[in-house]
Amino acid sequence: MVTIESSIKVRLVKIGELAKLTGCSVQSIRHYEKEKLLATLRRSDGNFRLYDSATVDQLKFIKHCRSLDLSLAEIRQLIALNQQPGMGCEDVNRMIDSHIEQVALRINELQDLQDKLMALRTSCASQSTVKECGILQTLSVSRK
Amino acid sequence: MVTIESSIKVRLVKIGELAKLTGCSVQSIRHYEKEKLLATLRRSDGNFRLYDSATVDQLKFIKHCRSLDLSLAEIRQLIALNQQPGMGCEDVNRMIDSHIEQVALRINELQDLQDKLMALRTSCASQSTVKECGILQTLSVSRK
DNA sequence: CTTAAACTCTATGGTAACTATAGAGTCAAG
DNA sequence: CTTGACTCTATAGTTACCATAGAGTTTAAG
Repeated sequence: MVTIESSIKVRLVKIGELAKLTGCSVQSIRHYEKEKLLATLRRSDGNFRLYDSATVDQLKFIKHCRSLDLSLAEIRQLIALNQQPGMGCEDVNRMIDSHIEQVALRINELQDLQDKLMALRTSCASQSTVKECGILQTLSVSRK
Repeated sequence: MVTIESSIKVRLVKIGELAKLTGCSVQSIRHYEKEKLLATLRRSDGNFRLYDSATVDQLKFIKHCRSLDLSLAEIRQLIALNQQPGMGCEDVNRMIDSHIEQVALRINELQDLQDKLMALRTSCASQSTVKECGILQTLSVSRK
């Protein structure tokens, strides 16, 4: 009897190449492993991490999620859900919806902030001295 | 000869009252002190921090700056500038301008993110299973 | 075969602006 | 004089990494 592992030759890469293939840094990969988002398939005799092509895809998935600013905790959840193919995916939808909401909130906050900063900026003419600076004066007055 | 300090009675408050007066947390105040943004006027016999009303104003200034998301380093700079009343205030203007730019950049980033999240969200109908979930499928495909 | 460069390993400290906690001391009222 | 509220310092935790040290591994060249 021959095991799949011994009969099929799989190309394994070290962490540096995995990093290049995915555009992640080596440290990120080790960090994802520590955070249980990514498993190391096996180690070389010298204890180097070795990965197969499935791992490359998993890491790309993680990277895609990160580019959408999903937290590592959320990504961990998505990976877990992904392993329950038969279940409903309402949880996935809920997560994304809530994320959209968070981002919308943050955009609004920043927009308010932007308005305040612009108003503040108009309070000082460039040629002024620190003593007369409208910005510093405004900042010294507490807001209602 | 009588010093000003001994002849005029100043109302001094402890850190808890300073916190109430300004809406800052006690820990924040201690943190600002460690970061050299705020000095403690003096200590009680029992080593409690004591503050006067000028400190209340300084802390309000800091709080106002923080509400505009200025970093502690930037605030430290503003405080230093404030102590050079005769100098031009171009540096103040520059700082605020650069801050406005940063915020604008961040808003744009978040807006892009929002668009991507919305697109992602439409890829899954709520009644689907994990296996068929368009969101998970989309996330599994690396972006161009 | 040996050596040197390039790579990898683990462990640790740093980032920003705090929050939360522990364990000890101080103060004010009853 | 005791109890509760307050304060003190020091330390760990938050998030997603990056940077570094010091040691070991691999590989290509000589």
